[in-house]
Amino acid sequence: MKEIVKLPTETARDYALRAIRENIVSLDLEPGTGISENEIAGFLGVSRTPVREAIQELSKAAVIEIYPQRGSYVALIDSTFVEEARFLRKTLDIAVIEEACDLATQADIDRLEENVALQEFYLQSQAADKIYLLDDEFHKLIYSAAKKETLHAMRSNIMLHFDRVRTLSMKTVKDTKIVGDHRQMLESIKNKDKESCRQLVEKHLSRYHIDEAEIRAAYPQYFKD
Amino acid sequence: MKEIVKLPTETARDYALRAIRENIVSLDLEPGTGISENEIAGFLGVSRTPVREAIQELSKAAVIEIYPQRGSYVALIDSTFVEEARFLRKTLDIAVIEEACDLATQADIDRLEENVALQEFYLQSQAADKIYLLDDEFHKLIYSAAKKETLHAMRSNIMLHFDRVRTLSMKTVKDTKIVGDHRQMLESIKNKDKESCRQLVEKHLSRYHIDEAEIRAAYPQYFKD
DNA sequence: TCACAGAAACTTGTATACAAGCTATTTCGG
DNA sequence: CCGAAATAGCTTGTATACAAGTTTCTGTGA
Repeated sequence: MKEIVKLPTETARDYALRAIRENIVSLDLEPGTGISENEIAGFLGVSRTPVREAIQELSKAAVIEIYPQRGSYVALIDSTFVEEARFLRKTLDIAVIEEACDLATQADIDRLEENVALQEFYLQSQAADKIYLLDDEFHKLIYSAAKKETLHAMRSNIMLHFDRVRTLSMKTVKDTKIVGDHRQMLESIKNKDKESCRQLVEKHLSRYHIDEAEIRAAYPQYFKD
Repeated sequence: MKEIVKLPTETARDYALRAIRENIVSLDLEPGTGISENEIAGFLGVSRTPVREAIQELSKAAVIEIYPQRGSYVALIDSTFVEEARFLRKTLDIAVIEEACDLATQADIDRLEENVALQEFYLQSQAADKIYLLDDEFHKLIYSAAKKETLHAMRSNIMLHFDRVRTLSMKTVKDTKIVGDHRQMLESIKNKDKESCRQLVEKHLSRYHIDEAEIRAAYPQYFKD
């Protein structure tokens, strides 16, 4: 488990949640790893209570499995959840981006422009981690433009399963085309071209649909079944 | 707050979550009500810890608002959230029922048949509360047939906002047509008729789209803005 | 060496004590 | 009588103690 610095403003509970979550997505906490509330509490420098609350929440998202009186484990990557995440994106992302075509204000467009410009900048700098964060932010901005912030928060949880696969795929394949996808999506939103948006989202998703068998072969111990 | 009996199998945490949730949906805990962890813990006969964890989770779904060191309140009904819930249903429910057309097994069909039969039975008995539960179960069975159980769990949380409006609308309007809708949906699934499914879900949703202004006029103190 | 019993060391679940902060009342001074 | 400051009583946030149960190790006996 890698160290995450605690922000001065956040509560111990939010800190624990953020730290554990990032470690799971980055695979520093490997799938299948046993985790202990006491151990993590000691590592983060807080008590068991906030750590426990964070673990409870992540167990709701099914990325942590709790066996009472026996132990808790980082869930193995389950193709079922990954597929459900992909299904959600395929339906909800499309519906939301179409809504954004109707509702996006100039301020929304400006924020998206700035985000994509930064992505294009960091693409040249080879700063993959920066692009990763900007990617998340990009999709969040679209949900925000469509006035669907709550749905985005909901989406985030199940996306954890998808994000772990994304981390693995980035270790093997470096896909620079996603920034281009984002640029095209932004242009389509500006043109209020819903059909183009729909096609772009589907193409965008297909990029992550890398041969799962390949990743599974490289990291079999991370997968369920 | 009405009393909910604790099941012998469930943990104190699950009991607290279920009890508070049901009280919020039934409006026995009225929107805007101040709630205290200590008070609820005493009422339920458990300690603050499990009650606190339950409240934390409900605050994630935005049906409880927590103001640190000041107090927690049952959130007022916010049209924004209700609309997002409706939007989610309109997109996700349709996509899932179409998937169910392809994937439903005979066992899935049988379970749906039994459920709808019970709805039709209780419709004659005027047992609105039974139908309410069967309604939830019906939609859950469809998600199950489509192998999208995780998405259903996710859907449940944001549906809390929708469910409170449903409770209010049932106090004013008695809508017996929903059972007929369910019967038609089931037949369309059996016929694998996706287009019919889509139309039925949209019609089904429009039934709940009762003049919100009417409900708001009857219970203005429950609404935000 | 092997089998089994028992204790010790873990796990999570729950209860309680304490800390920090906000609110409202109460009390004292003018 | 009015106002301001102190205070008591609430809130949630966090830490810790205890309970119940599982696993693992250890020692003892055959």
